[in-house]
Amino acid sequence: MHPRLSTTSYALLGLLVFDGATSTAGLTGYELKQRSDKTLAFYWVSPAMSQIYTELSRLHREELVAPVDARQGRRTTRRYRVTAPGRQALTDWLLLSEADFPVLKHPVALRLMMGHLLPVSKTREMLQAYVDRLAVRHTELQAVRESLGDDVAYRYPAMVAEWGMAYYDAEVDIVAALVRRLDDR
Amino acid sequence: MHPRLSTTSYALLGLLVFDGATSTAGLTGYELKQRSDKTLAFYWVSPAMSQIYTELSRLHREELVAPVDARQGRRTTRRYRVTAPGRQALTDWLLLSEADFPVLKHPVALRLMMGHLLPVSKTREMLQAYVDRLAVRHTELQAVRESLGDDVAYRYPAMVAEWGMAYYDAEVDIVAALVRRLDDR
DNA sequence: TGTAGCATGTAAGCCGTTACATGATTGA
DNA sequence: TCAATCATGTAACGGCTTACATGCTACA
Repeated sequence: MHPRLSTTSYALLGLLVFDGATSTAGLTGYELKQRSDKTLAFYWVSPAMSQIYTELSRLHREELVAPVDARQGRRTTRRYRVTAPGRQALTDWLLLSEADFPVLKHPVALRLMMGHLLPVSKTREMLQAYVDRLAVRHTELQAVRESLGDDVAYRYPAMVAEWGMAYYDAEVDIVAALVRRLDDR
Repeated sequence: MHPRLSTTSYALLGLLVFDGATSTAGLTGYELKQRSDKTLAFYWVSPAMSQIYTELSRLHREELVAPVDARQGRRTTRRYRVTAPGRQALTDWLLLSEADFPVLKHPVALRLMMGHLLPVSKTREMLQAYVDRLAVRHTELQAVRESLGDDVAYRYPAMVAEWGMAYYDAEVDIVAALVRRLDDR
């Protein structure tokens, strides 16, 4: 069988499956990067362009995706579609392996842990800046959610987007409470 | 100045600073791993043992920590303490650099996105398993929180632990709502 | 006496990033 | 015509993991 792929590889494969459902001619590496910026970035990682191309080459080598080259004027673009074995490999992965517990890399929490090294004002500023960025992210995610509409085809991505928004809301509440605690003493 | 360290390096330095506050003779790599399993694991990453030793060597090379070798019977252990420059380097990092936005690697959300490839029952099981693991984590974190007590020296780590618990609570609520949505239709 | 835990490291290798390199197309 | 965006890759390297290697100590 396939030499086990990285989770990021499966994630990209997943994005390509969605594209197949909408029956276009596939995605270029560039387009795949744009999709992952709008989806994977919120609950996984959005790989660098160079990584996207590397993964696409690997998936092609494993015959899980098929490239279609097209000439558009003077330029040649390469669009990838998921193959039947690719779709199967993804389904097998979902079915036969367990989801790991999430890993959170939270520099704000990490720095808060060392709050005793700084004046309280600096810590408060950091938390406030984080709340501001959460608001920005929330807006971005809301735009993604709205772009998905109520189409059943995007039922699951819509759920994930709403999960993300609810998470951002919860973070804002929690951090607001922390700021209040920082102040009263 | 110091060639910029990784965030993980600063995180470990931070743990050693706490140890300094309680005026022991420092920590061994092994002990540092235990501490990071109980703290960093919840909002950063708990590095592998081998990585701990590598970071400790680096921090020593940069003279941000100082080792003290001790003979305990036939065995020689090496305990590390933060140096004054080490403490300063950590403070400078906190003061002079911005906290990045958190990165969440959430395999459950990732897999949920691809829910259309699986029977709903499988997705429900995955979410339920996640809720169960959240409860376990919550219990672990609660134990950590209680071990910190109300000592002002641990005020900030206590806040971080409570943040973590509140986050787990929020996740449970959100996922429970998702499961209900999965069911009614 | 044997096993779990304490303790310290090296080697190989994966995953991913940044930097570099190149060029076409669109639209102001 | 110039800048932004589309488009595709390679090279160097950092950070981290797993596997390997070694040995002491406490205690059941």
